Amino acid sequence: MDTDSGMEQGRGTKSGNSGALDFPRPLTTVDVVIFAVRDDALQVLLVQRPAGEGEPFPDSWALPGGFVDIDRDRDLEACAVRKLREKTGMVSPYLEQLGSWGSAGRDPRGWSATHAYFALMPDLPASGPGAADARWFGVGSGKLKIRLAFDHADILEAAVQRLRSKVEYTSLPAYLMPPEFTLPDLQRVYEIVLDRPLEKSAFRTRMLAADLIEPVAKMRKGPNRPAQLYRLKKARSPVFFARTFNAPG
Amino acid sequence: MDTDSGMEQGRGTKSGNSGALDFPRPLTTVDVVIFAVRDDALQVLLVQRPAGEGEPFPDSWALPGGFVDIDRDRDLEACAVRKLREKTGMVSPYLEQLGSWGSAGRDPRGWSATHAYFALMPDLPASGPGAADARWFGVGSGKLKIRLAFDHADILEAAVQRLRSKVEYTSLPAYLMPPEFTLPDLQRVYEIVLDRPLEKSAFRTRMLAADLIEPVAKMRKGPNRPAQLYRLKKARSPVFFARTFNAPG
DNA sequence: CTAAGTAAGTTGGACAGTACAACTAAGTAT
DNA sequence: ATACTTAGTTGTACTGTCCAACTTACTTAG
Repeated sequence: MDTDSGMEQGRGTKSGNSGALDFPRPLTTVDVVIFAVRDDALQVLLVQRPAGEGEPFPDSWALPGGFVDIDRDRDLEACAVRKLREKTGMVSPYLEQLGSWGSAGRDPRGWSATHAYFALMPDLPASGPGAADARWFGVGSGKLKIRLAFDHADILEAAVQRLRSKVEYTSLPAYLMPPEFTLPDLQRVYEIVLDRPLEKSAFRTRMLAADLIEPVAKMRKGPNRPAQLYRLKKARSPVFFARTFNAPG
Repeated sequence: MDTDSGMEQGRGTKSGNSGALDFPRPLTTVDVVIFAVRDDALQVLLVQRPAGEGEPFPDSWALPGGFVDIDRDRDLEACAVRKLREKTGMVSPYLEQLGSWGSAGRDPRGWSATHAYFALMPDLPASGPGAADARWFGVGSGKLKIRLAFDHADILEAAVQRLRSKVEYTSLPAYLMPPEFTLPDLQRVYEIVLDRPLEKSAFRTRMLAADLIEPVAKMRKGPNRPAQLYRLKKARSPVFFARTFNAPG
């Protein structure tokens, strides 16, 4: 009990009425895990770290991110949006805070804490990496092949886990879809993220009952029976279902 | 694209091979939302801020927390555990990261980011506030009556929401229970947190099927039929149920 | 000693939504 | 025309909740 919050959060010892804030501060960064479903697989956008002298993890791949700029970033989310736009040139239809990782050893430059976000992007033709040093990597059932900088492998693993877990009982994958899509398209995305087949009829019943999507007056043509096209109803936040998919079987 | 992560995360401009880390850093704190069910209500532990000169929000009530101490705290969770022990004298059976809040304006002393945790504590007789400046406050259906320091009202609201939401489909309330408890006790805690009655038989079926608790060879005596006492099976992490309670009806 | 009262715990039917599987529908390719 | 493929529907079995009535085990009042 030698340090209560009052003492720690600043007692005037030097600068009189402005509090003692002259102790060492951790480094503060924001990182973004950007997911998309591309080529029938869940993929994540990574950037290659610079090779400059004194750079930690030179040439390694890392999550897009960087230091909070207290002059430009109003808040953490604004900082995440900035990183996102810098790497993809778009604003994501879904951005959620994932958590924070902070410790003495995660960055060789000193005690640092990162605020991690995760974003879902549709697979638009135009949504290739907006930056030269960025690339999409598949995150299959297992881990990523390459070794990531910092503790970014942990962060990515947590993001995948969170995504999978939420997909079990929410409509999150809707944000991975292009503006118009069919129900089989949507089911396929669910199956890719969950890495598991789903029942067609239960899936359709649930999605249509969720009041989340609406049909557009068009069909997707193909080499077989055309499929109804749908779009997301506007301004819908994710829907939570009362059950998970595929209960014990 | 004038700042990619490489440039931001430190380009050597002054100190050669150690990177340019001499830009202003946000303040970094950790706050803990500590919940318990006491007196038939969900309560949260708050501490009163000191009244010293230059102190932000003097005398206001706030979540227990404070600056990360880069010498004492190995990582963020260790820092949260430290705050928790300082205020309650105990280690909590459940501690989960809630999220982070960071912005230019949340602390008058400058750009600051806090890492918020939430903890669940059993209502033990010995678990009164371990610090003189700490007190339990009820968080009923509505908001807290008092005004909290910083953006702690937002954080508390997020914590209550997260707790309620998780209680719908997990065994989290088990961590709010004393070492031995009855099924009606457990159901009562669920009902207090959810602020809604639950079905007795469905509740029992689900809890017993979850393989989460085990009976002890004792009964709770009372003015009527005695109830079987149970305890948590050891080393059980929270169980996720395939459905929420009380589906549409 | 019995009757009333209360809370613990059980039982069984109605219902909702999924699992599973077979079916129909609508297009293309041969 | 016929085979093939995918979209979409239908119907039965099953699981677990919802709801309500019931039994059990104890205390207290008369």
